[in-house]
Amino acid sequence: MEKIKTIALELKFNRGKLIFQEGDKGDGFYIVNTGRIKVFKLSLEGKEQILHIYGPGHTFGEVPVFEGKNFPASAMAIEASSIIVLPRDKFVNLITTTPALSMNMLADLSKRLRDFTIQIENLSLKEVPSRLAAYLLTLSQEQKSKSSDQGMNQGISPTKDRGNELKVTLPISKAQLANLIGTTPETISRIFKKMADADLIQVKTKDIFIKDIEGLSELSESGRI
Amino acid sequence: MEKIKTIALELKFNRGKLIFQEGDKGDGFYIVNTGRIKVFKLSLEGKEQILHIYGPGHTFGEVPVFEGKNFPASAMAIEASSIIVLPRDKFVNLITTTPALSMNMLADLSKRLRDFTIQIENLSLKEVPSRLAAYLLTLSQEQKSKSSDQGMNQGISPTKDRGNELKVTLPISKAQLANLIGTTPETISRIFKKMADADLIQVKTKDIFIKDIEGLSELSESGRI
DNA sequence: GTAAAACCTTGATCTGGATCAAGGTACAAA
DNA sequence: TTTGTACCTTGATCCAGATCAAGGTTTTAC
Repeated sequence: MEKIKTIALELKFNRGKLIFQEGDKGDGFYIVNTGRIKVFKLSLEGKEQILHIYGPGHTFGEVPVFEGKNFPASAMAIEASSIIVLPRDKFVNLITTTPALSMNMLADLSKRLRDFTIQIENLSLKEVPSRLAAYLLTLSQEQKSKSSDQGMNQGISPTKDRGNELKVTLPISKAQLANLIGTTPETISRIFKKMADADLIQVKTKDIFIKDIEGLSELSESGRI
Repeated sequence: MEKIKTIALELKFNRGKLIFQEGDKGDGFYIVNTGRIKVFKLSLEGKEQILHIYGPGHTFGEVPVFEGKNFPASAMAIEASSIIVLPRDKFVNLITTTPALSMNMLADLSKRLRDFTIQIENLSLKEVPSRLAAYLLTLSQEQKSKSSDQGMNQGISPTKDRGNELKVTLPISKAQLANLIGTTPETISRIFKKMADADLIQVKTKDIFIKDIEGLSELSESGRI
């Protein structure tokens, strides 16, 4: 990391600004410093599928660096963000002279392959209610693990309330959530309602109170609601 | 490759034999020597989604090696196959002492990420006719590039016939093709028929004659049939 | 604090493709 | 050749979720 900082470049992007676009030449390797970005694909009709949402510490845009081709997807800031960019040649140089770094990189790409594997499974083998349940569970895991190194709950850490109720806060709009799990806002809305009717959750704008984590977990694996 | 052979192990699998299963501990790194294998996920109800089909020269099963976790999917021989296995520790050793190899590995994983990106785009932004058209086009590319280093056409090389007609041969059953593009055999059958009615192709068992590569390409990008 | 803009919900309708069911084809083994 | 087995096609029906439409809520910006 220290080495990285000496050759890096910081860029700022406002909410909604494109960082790069599918087809652009891959000019380097990106790290989220602050803010949040989405990596996504657009269809000709304008439908969007989000591939990743990344926050501070995550890297992205490395595929073209190793492969020598163009970006396979686009990236956009979904809130005001500061992004660190390492120019391609400097980064390749760093990697080849630091074996530990290349092992880290291999592990990182492998993790991403695993995540894609799960995303493909979700899209093709599971129905929307299961995907949504799985997303809520993942989110509660993520927010739990972050609650230690992050001071107050600015709505980002899950907090255990009355008994074993668990609060998670959606980090993105419901419309974006729809694009992430491969459905529409209308369907998200309807399924949240069904989940609430089944006493699995309670929705209050961006805060979701998980009332039955067991039931949600069942739903994510197989069930119909 | 020479180095690899001294530490490798050859295994034989008959058609239909499992090579490893989702959740198994990743014990090493696999290379297809001869034959053909599929990497896939199964839902609880038994529905299958194929993630990759690999032939001679392809590697697979490396994700858990770098990540230290279990296989995210299963692998099965779809014809009698010979597979080379490198035990995990020996492979890691080889990688760390051979910088060029790790760069190759990074490029390989990156390519796979790109492929998954396309697969996710197909599953979520395109309809079945487009996916099928795209598959036929990919196949014709693959078979074209192989026709040079492969003698006679055993039904694996595309051959230009009368005018600009192009023949491709399905390397897998139509049922497997359905699992690969995320649909059912019935739907494959119906769409092949529609494509034939539209004079895009002509189907004769496993041989597909592409009669209108332009039209097929249009269909793969946007169209309705 | 208020207005405009973005986002969300709910209802009605539509449709791509899954599922179910019943023959038909083709290849492999004896 | 025959016959068994795996694979494929075609038709009828069904359904999850998309789309269209209209109103409601929340956030942002001045």
